[in-house]
Amino acid sequence: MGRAPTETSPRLGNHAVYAYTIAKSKGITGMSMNQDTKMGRPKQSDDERQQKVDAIIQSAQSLFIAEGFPSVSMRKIAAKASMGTMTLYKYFPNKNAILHHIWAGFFDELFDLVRSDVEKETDAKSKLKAMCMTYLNYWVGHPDRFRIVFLNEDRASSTDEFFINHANITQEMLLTVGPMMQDLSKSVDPSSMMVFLESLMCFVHGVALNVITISEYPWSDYEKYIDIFLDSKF
Amino acid sequence: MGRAPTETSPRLGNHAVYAYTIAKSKGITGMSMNQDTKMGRPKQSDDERQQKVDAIIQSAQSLFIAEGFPSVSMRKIAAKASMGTMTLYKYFPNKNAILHHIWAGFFDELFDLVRSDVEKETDAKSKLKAMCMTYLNYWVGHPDRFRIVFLNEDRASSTDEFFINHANITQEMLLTVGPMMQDLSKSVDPSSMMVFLESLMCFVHGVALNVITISEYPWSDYEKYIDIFLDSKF
DNA sequence: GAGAATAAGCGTACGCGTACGATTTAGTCA
DNA sequence: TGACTAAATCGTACGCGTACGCTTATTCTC
Repeated sequence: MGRAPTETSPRLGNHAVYAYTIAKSKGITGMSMNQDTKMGRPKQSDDERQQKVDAIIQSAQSLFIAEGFPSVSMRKIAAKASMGTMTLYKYFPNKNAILHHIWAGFFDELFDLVRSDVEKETDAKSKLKAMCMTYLNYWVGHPDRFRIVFLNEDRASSTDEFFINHANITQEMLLTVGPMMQDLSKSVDPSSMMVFLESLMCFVHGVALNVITISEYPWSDYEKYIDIFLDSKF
Repeated sequence: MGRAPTETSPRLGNHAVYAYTIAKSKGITGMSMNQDTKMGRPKQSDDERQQKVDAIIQSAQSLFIAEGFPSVSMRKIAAKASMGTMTLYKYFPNKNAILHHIWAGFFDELFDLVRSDVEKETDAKSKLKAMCMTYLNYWVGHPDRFRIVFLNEDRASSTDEFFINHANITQEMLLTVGPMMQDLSKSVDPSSMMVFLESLMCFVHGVALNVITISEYPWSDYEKYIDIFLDSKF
């Protein structure tokens, strides 16, 4: 693969790549050149690359906003961005990598909701419950978005270079919630609180998953499920 | 749609359909005929239909076993069953309806494991924990299967006529687990135990979902999550 | 300039799920 | 028998994601 040499450190300059190129051409032509010169067409600058990346993301997002999710196809994104379809793959490893940028917006929206609802409560338990309810209401109210975000086969996400991914959002979420629980954190050590928050997060995602994807089953009001979970700790 | 009249009661005979046909031909031709005669090619018998259905499922399953999940495509199933691709759609509304029959096998396998592991334990809490661990180990050990079962867009599943679906399996699971908890059920009323089991199920699915799809995040050992949940009730 | 080298861009092709509508088949009726 | 009819079958076509490899652009060295 042509891109392989740059994948490990895309923002750290290309010395290693150039050195390799030079060594190779030395071996063939027997001539020497200094480290700053390189043969062939130079790579586009980070700015240039970023501009293209932004254009692609903007096209995807405007398509999503204007015509809904089903319209976000690689061919349509490319057409909107005035480039060949396969050019997208120069900048993103696959469709999911582009989608990440769309659903990052969902999380912004969601976290704003959560924060504002949580602020209305005073004690830790009420805050946690408010958080869970707002979070669940959002996903159950937007099941299509839940599917986009969580029910996507994105095995390749760990190999892409983009900074927004599930793990970061998980972390952001836990960090957002953590400070809400000062009164709790006084009595519990941080690491076991983290485990608690993680399990709470699993729980909330599980409720959403079940309610959304197993819609034929007569689930109880999910507030009851939350109460069961939270009553364990409070 | 041609199939619409039979969709509501596929196994209950076709009187309504025939009556409609007769009335229509009366109106046009002015002739009378008894209720048992019908024009045009007769529908295949339930047996004939079931034979085709079985052939399709067998093809899908043998493909899955022999070549793995990626080989289970409509074209390949049809080729294996020696019929045109679109003929499959006479018997199944979409690919997912065929897939249901494949992953029903996963649940058989899984429930056997769960039952045998649970039997080794004596008290309710140990049984529940064993169940959770076995269940989670299975899905985390077969993430591809988890994706097939839970991360499929099967909006149409509620319209298909097949008896195996998420809801049934959910119910089966709860009924399987219920009897394991005799000692608990003495002290708790059945309806709130159901709510507890449902929330436990959400929790377990959520752990699997998070661990499998958000694999970049450094999740703790999920045994800890289970302990947190179960410690609430015991 | 000519030519080599390399990055960027994209045309073509494959297999996918499935909508649509034409064709074939299997019966009854005159 | 042959016309009629409805069920069963499936050929064709569309848009999809994307693998592969060719074309084009931009820089170098000579």
